[in-house]
Amino acid sequence: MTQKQKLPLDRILKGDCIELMNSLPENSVDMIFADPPYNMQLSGELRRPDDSFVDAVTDHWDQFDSFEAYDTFTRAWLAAAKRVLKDNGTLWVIGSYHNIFRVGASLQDLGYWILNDVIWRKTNPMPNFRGTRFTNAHETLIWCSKGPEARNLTFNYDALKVMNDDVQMRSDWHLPICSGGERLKVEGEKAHTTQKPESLLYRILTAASNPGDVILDPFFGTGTTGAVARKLGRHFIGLEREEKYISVALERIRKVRQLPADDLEFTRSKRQEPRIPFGSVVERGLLSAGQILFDSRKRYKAKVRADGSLVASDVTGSIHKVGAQLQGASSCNGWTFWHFDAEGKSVAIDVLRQQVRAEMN
Amino acid sequence: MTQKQKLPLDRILKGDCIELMNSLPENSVDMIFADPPYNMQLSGELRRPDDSFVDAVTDHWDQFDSFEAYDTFTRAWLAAAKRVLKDNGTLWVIGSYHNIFRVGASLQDLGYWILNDVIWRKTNPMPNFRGTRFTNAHETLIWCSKGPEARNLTFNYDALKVMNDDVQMRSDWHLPICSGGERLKVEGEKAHTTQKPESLLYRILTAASNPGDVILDPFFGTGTTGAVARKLGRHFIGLEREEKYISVALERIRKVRQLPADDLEFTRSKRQEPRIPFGSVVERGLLSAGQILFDSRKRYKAKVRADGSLVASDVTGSIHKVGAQLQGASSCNGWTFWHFDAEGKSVAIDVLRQQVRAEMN
DNA sequence: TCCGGCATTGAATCCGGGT
DNA sequence: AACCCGGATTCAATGCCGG
Repeated sequence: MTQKQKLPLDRILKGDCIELMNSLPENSVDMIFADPPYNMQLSGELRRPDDSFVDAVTDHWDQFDSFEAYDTFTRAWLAAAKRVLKDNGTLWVIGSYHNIFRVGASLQDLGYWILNDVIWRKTNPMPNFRGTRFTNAHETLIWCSKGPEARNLTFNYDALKVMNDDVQMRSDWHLPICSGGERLKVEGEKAHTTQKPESLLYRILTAASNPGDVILDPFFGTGTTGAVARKLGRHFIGLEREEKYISVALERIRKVRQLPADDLEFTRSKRQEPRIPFGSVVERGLLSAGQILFDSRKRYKAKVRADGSLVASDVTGSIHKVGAQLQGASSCNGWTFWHFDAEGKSVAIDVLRQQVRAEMN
Repeated sequence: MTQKQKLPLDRILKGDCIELMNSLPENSVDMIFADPPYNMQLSGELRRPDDSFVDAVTDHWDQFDSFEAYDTFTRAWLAAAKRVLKDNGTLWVIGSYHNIFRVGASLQDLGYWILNDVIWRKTNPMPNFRGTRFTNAHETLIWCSKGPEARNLTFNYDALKVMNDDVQMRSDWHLPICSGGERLKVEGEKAHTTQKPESLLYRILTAASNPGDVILDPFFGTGTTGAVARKLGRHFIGLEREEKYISVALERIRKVRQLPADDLEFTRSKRQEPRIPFGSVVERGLLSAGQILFDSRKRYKAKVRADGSLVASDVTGSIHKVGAQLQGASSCNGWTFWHFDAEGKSVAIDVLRQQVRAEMN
């Protein structure tokens, strides 16, 4: 039984998220999305980690107490989340100015490493009715890894670039709030006060997870994370205390159909493709020893040797190293730098690599 | 000698900002803008895809040994800032994800009250050259008062609305970075690695200060705050440790001309306009006692009394209170709720208030 | 004088696998 | 753990130069 099979995949667990996370195996989930309580000032109430109420705030000490209580709660769930997250996994947290600064500082204190803060710009925020502030038109997300040394994080850079008209995706996202038919209702009332739009989760899961990955949401609510995960062919684990949210979420997710596998395919990065040594191009006879290569502007040239190294005037080495040295650059991608003559046309040797890759499939 | 006259207006003080702030009189400045070190933690060098070198911020003043050291520094200057700030003054801090969460949490711990977080969306940010993150395309500003009880804060709501094509100004601002002719140079090199654009300060000062106000900047650098303050007819006090920045700032500000007073007149927020009691409308004869007022749909009516109160069936009180009680609402803006008959047409009494205001100028 | 092309630059926590 | 090395990776604005 693999680690993944031990997980309660695609289920909602009822209870306290800290206890539930501690009951899951460590280093087991690929990504966490968390939409924790935003804090007291708005709701007028704050619960301690043991679920007791903090008394009304009437003086400075009480106020300090309540921030402290919120911090204690925050650090507890962040620590539990770090334990269940894989070493190459990432965590997303969303919040507003009421709580996000405390969450961010706690993250850093616990050793998490911030990768980006992302701004969700609302296309249709609620105006400031009294004209005393700027329209509160955004919320903040923090995206982080388990530490500065974490490697092999999932970030589908090229998929997002394509989504964004072939320009690198920025840290500010312009998306509508959850309303209309998407907004879940129970007897005419909204089922959850802070339901997030599916478009937001769609972008997060596309960016930072792959099909088949396990996504944990410790504040599951009415299950936006689960619905989008299912649609995108990811597994989810939802943690939620309130039965009323769980029942709505179950019903909601039941209706979701996973997109056809074909449609789940996305633009992969070159980094993920198998490495082809230049030597194998020579080995297979796609280029022969003695052949002359040159750069696109024909300023430099070099000769191919039998072992797949190049020789230029006074330099010898790999296609990359020779390219770099000739240009006086610190590095060089030899595959795109060097060209050969094919029926009068200058062609980058990268096409030969693609040929080898094609033969390997 | 007034408190304001005791201040070193329109000057730059050289030295440690905490000591200097402690030497200023308490409750004396109207607004503070702070651009503290971000405590960026860089490792190694970064090159663009074209192999050119990225000249990053490696200044000694941005280096701290630990988060704890940074927090200690942050709390110290925030506490000193709170002392010199007037009780109705506000503080702005700018930062990136490296430091802003720590700053925000410290602010809250010290009793500051966050009014908004504002996102500066850069039109032309530096891209992520390695394709490993989202473009870091924004910075975060926190705007806060000295506490939740602070009153009479300066917020020029209508000026910003006009600036924003008559739509309420949002919490996300789209502005270019400082470049081109605006970027200060010394012998061809940038004078300061983190010079902020004047447009950013322009908007901040327009929003949260008035002509004649005193603006303190404890991390003055090359003086963007001072230059914009002077242009907009505000006073500045700059604190700066490094002589090399001070000399550049002095020269820069010397060249700035204040805008003509006429151009400084902006649409003043209604909130700040002199309050007009309904009684003065009666007093001036714009309405006379005994006159009948009604709401736009003529469901309710009330009679004006000599003292400016209204009488309805069984309610007596201000135009606001009577309007609210008749509707069974908790509040009501009497100025727009109540109408009178002017030559057969129904007109809101607010036009009378505007008439009074016009006469007062 | 204008236009097109090329170079420069900006608060950056910017790779991964193998030896 | 430190080093080595293959090879993947950029957007908007400004300014300079040549035609």
